[in-house]
Amino acid sequence: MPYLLNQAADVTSREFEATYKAKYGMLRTEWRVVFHLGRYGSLTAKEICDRARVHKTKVSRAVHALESKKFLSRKTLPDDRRHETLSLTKTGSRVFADLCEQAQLFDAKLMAEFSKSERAMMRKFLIRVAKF
Amino acid sequence: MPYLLNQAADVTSREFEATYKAKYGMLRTEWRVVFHLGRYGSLTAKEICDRARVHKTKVSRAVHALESKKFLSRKTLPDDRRHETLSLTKTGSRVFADLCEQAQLFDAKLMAEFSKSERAMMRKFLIRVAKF
DNA sequence: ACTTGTTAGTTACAAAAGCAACTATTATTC
DNA sequence: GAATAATAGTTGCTTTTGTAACTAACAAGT
Repeated sequence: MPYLLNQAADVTSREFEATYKAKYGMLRTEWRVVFHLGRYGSLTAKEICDRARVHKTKVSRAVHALESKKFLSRKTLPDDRRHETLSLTKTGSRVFADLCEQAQLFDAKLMAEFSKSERAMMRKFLIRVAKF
Repeated sequence: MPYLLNQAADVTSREFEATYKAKYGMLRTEWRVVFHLGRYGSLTAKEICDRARVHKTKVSRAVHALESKKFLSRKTLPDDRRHETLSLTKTGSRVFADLCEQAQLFDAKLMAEFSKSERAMMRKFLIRVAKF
């Protein structure tokens, strides 16, 4: 089962990876960070680590890359100067919107051959396995 | 969906990875090669690449590593000296058997909370998505 | 207030993956 | 049958990831 999951994950993400790589020169982790910020609003790096289950060094590097691309900005919190909130810039939001749309299209295409109930079951299953 | 698949794949394979890493110092690709050889008998490196969807350099390196661990042996085919058939040694077979058992246990544990029909559906779904 | 511990994030170094060029062997085509 | 193309596998170099040690800021206990 892990093997099947890996294969499926690989096949599906490779394809979409090509999109954001070609369009914005983004890496997988960078897209994940953008996605989380776009979806959940401003977050700290730590929160992204926890939600996305990505190691903090990966997030740290992705944040630097995205910052230099002007896709996000950070602001140190005055009440605890260890934290910094990350938020998408206008450019970043546009990128997010664009890629989100692409992702949706991709997802729809992928799921087209399955019934509504199958899709629901799948989702439930994966969420359970992924321990969300 | 790709996101969910990735998370699920990650969670499940990390755990099992620890097993073969600790027991035999094997890397993910190495386990995959052993698995394919154990499951389908002797194969060439190319066949493993295609079946397991792994790049040939990764397979090449995994084969070297496994060879130096005496888990597999290779034999150049006389009729086409470009190919070499890979097969598990006795040690390799034992390793495969052991890890297979572990994998089965792990799988059973993972799937325990799902009904038979759910499992069957999942399997079907993943196979379809992974384009097998 | 000062040691001790924790938490957020970074950096440096090591391991692994990806990519492109290479060798050696066989197939093809003119 | 020589030239060209194709295939299996390897090697070297670059990029990405993983790990562990580090800095900086805060928290708690004594």
